[in-house]
Amino acid sequence: MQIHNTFTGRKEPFQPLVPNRVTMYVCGPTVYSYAHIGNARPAVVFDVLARVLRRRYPEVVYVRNITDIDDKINAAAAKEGVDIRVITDRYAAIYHEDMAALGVLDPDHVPRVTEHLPQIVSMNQRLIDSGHAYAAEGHVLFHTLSFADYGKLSGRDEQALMAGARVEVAPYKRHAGDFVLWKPSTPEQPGWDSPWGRGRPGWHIECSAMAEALLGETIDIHGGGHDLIFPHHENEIAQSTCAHGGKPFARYWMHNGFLNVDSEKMSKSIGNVLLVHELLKTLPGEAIRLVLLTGHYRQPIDWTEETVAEARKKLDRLYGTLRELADVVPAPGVGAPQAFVEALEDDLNTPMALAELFALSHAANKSTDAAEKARIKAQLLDAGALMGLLQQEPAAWFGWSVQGSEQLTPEAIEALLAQRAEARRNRDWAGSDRIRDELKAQGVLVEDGKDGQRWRYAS
RNA sequence: GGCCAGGUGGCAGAGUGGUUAUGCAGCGGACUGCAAAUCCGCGUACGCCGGUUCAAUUCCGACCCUGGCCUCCA
Repeated sequence: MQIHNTFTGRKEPFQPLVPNRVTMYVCGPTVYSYAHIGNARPAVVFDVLARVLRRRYPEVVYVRNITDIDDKINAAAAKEGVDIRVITDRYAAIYHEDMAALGVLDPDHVPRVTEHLPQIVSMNQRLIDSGHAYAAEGHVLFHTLSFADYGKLSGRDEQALMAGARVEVAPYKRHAGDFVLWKPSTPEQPGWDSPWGRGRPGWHIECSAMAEALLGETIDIHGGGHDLIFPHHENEIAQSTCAHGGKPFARYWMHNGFLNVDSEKMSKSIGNVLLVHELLKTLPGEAIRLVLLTGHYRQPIDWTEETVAEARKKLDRLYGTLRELADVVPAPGVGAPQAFVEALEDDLNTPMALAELFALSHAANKSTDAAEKARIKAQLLDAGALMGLLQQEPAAWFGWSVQGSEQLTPEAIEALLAQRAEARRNRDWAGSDRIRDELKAQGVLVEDGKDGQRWRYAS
């Protein structure tokens, strides 16, 4: 397995610290609202990574946190006049549902910040005791000058960091680049007791504390969006390394690229934020997943009507092959082809893996040999499973329709097809074509095959 | 300004020092009552300028563009 490591800037052979056991931490969502399609990208990408790792290693421990303490959550709760727990439970549940609809399997652990306050406090205390952090005016701050490697992940030095000069300057900071580990809460704000008074954790310490609690001091893979490299992951490295007496924190850093919508960054001001929850009403989850895997995970993706339509067509093709193989029993003991696995194990090259999937589809479409078909079906299903694709019945894929749409029901379609079959028996081509046209006008495509008619909703 | 990614055929998108993925769209053919699906075939792309090399889209250098981060952000 090869992995591109952000820390070194190159592709490296992957070797877990402990043989046969891989530990992996991915930054999860802050649950103050619905997840947008960009939030879904790391969930899907690292889901594929977990699947690929599990195939090779007996034990993979995958942690993806839920951030349920945050000022945006406080704002949302205040707006609704409810406890933050109401907000975080609601959106965590929705996130879970939405990701499941995209075929994302549950990580092994989904820790919440509110469940790890003691660990956070403890880590802060250790950082203070070891001279890497200091308390001031109810805050605890990490002293970045105390960590020589600060800036190494993001490739910037103190000078460059300060050149930006957009960091908050506060009187209690010893150094402008110092960041908050703990901050005081007002009586109205959610807060937890600590040696430094009632307050809440800063924005970066939670991941360090939860990774330590669930995976230990040094983890194999740490993932997240490209934008988290600085400051979030830089700060995680500083916190964890210093809290662990200099032991390395994460051995491989992986970052997924951003997703743009119609070539623009999603933003509320442009009004182009696409929520997964909404998209799922008009698109099959699997198509959304495929859009996210069509390009390499480190490259940017542009979400457009075209890319979405193409993803659906690709799945039409693959499921079309599986539909032809409906009566074929997959050959036992046959798994994903070597080339497919190698593509995924080469830094998650999903485009190349997809090409292998199409090669299988093509071979099956051509084949007249029963044994070969059985083998290919087994390969397609197993390869699909590694990417989280092709796991539903072809009929379910082709029968998918928009919720609450005006489309004809399968029963109504079957009734019309029965009429058409009758017309065809009578060689009444005009009648047959009229029904086909009628159905097409209502978004139903009819095909005549060897085994009679079949239909699907147009996408 | 600093740091980091990119610029590939009509579109999407991999990859490679020489045999030019894959999907969609397009064109021709087979199959079909006609279609659709499928199959067969076709179109010879790698920002620009130099350099290295027998050979560069692939390596090196300059240049021009595009995007991201540097502040919460997947």
